[in-house]
Amino acid sequence: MLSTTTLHSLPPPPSSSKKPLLPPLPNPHLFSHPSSLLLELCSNPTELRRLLPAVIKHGLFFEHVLQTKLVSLFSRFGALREASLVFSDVADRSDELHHSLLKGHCHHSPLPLSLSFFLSMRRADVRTSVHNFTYLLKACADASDLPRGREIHSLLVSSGFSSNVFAMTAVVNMYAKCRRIEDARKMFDRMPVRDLVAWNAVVSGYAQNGLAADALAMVGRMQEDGIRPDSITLVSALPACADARRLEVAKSVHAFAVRAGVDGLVNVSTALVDCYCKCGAVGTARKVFDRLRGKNAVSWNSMIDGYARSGDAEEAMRLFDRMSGAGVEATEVTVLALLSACAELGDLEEGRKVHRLLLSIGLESNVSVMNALITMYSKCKRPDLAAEVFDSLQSKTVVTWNAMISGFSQNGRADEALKSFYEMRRRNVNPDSFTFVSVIPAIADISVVRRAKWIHGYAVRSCFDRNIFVATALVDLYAKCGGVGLARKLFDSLDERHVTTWNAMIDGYGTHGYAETAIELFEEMKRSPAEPNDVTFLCVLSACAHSGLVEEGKRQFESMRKDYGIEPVMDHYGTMVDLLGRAGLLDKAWDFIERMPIEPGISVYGAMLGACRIHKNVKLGEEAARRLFELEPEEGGYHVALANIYANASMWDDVARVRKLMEATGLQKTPGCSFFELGNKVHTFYSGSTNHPHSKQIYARLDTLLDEIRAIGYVPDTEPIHDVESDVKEQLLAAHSEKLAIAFALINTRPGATIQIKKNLRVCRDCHAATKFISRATGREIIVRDMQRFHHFKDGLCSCGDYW
DNA sequence: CTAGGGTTAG
Repeated sequence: MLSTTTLHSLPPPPSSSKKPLLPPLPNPHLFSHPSSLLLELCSNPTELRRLLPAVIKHGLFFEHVLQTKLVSLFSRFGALREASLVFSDVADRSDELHHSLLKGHCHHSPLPLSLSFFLSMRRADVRTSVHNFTYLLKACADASDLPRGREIHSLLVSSGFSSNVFAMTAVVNMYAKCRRIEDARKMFDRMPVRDLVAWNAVVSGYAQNGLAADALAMVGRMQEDGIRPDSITLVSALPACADARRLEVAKSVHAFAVRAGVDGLVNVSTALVDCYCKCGAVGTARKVFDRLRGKNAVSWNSMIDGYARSGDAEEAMRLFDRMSGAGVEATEVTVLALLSACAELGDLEEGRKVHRLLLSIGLESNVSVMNALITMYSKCKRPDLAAEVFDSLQSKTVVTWNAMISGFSQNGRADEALKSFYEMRRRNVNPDSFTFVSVIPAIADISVVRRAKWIHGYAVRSCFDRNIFVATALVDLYAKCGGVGLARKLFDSLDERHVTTWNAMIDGYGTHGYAETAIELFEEMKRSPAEPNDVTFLCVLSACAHSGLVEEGKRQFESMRKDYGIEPVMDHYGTMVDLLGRAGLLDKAWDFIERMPIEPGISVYGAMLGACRIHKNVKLGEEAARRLFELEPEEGGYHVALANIYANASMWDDVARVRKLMEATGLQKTPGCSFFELGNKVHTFYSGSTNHPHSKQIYARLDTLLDEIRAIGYVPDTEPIHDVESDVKEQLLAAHSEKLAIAFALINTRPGATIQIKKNLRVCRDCHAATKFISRATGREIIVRDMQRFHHFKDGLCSCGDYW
């Protein structure tokens, strides 16, 4: 009372303001009426707070109906602090008052608070209503809190509500939301009566737990039970159709919706749009979308995302413009869809536009969006920009770290991927299965066995080693680190194998030159539940190419389309050209290129150029190089390869011409370098470099080593070098990075130990010959992984049979 | 206090 008087004596507000600061005190009549009309008219907690003094002034605060109304209204607005304050001021609290506050807590307070209030109610002997349970169960479902959900469930049973259809539907829903669909189903089966809503709960439960087939089966069962699906049934079932890519089912749901007259509802149509998109029928989705009146943000997002996923990023962007034009505001889902479109296309320009857009609508602290932004920049081959975003984020989740690690991995920045991984652990962020899948390829890229074993052990300790994605990455890792036998052991130990698992193992054998084993495994795969895909055939073909199995390769290429209906793409053609070309069938390879049904790309001409270099064919080499210069003008490697072809043919003028061209256009040859892991450190050797701290000893060991192998027949292969004296040629060859790495490895490992080297380019002919002699002279097994494959040198021979 | 089921993302 005092406070309102004070407020009335305040100076009047500025004349521009038409509204008085507070309305005059209302007629007490409006409060005393049981409906408490004036309170009901409030639309926010502030208005309600302003009325409080009036309620008190008119002495109505202790009116029971009013108290309950206040608690319920403060609760509705989420102002639980005020609701609780009013509640605690009430002397004689009715059951209704308790129920009202419990409802408020269930909708707005953290679950533990709601539950403890409920328990206090029971201690105060408040009569428990079945509604209390439905509210509490909903709160457990929303929080995905299984332990508390179970607790409520058991209280519900002991309170005698276990046959109540409302309560039991809420129980079913709670278990489904807590990802315990089997328990949900058990409870559903026990219900004595199941109405439409109960059926809908179990349908959506299956759908949301990824059990699409069960969800759809339940829609059938409810109809057999005489319950007709409603729009909510359809909206729950459609995501299941989408999940299972069941286009035919989607169409029948659509027809049902039309017959039931619910196809005009925005949520039904939107679910149809999404479902058609996911089933690959983007055109049909668009028709539904265009007919839809009153599109909301979800409708637009579904359609935009549909285009983004089908690879039509341009249409996704166009549609987004129309969405803005229609006055519908972009949401985080819009931005996520647009970012994934840009990532898919590698379209940096559009990606930057979306970046600006998301800043303009204030999504810069939305973690999901920022993670997608990191992925977008990574996919656009800009890990630097991704890292900029990453560094600017104050709050990072494990997904953020994964996105960054994966971004580095996929852009060949293995060192940074590993560094991020270490940093993540330093900050006590727990890795998940995605983290392992992101970091393992980086380790495979560096090819260091010690770290391979370390990450494997780490995965075992974190219990992710049986995760099929992690396990597949580990199989690939061991194969790439030279341990194809270890890879097979791991492969055999798995009880689940995806297509990719088989592919990794087949490819492992292929790159190690064990084509026959690769084919055998492929045959075994055909007998397994796994279906070979386009990548499987790529691995099989490349295994054939590495081992010179020309006829087998041709046969597999035919079988791919004939028996499996897989249309070859560019890389398959490239591998076929590689297969024919390496085998010296250059004319056949060229013929193959000319008969290709699609325009030949980089991988095709690249394979051709490589084959021409091996088999010294100037004419076709020039032709392939010419096409490559057009297709990828900024790549220097093709010029180097062409120069090598000319050098092999002693066409020195042409060598000089290509070199001049390279200088003029600023193209550079990638410097050759080799890696050797010693202890925890990876040592890098560049050709001719003396930068290594132990350079002197390395060159000294190399000198004696060359003497040793010359004594058993090594002759330096100086053919490709021409413009220097012959002793200088030999020096240049001797300082090739691979030889430096081997010399260093010989010094630093115990006699008889296997040496493993990784090289960034292909092994050169002279190094290949020299390494064979070194393996014999020193009695060492030497494993070299180059860009293309593995070479196992032992007793003067190489596993590639000099075919590479 | 008058209940329980529903559409887009990674």
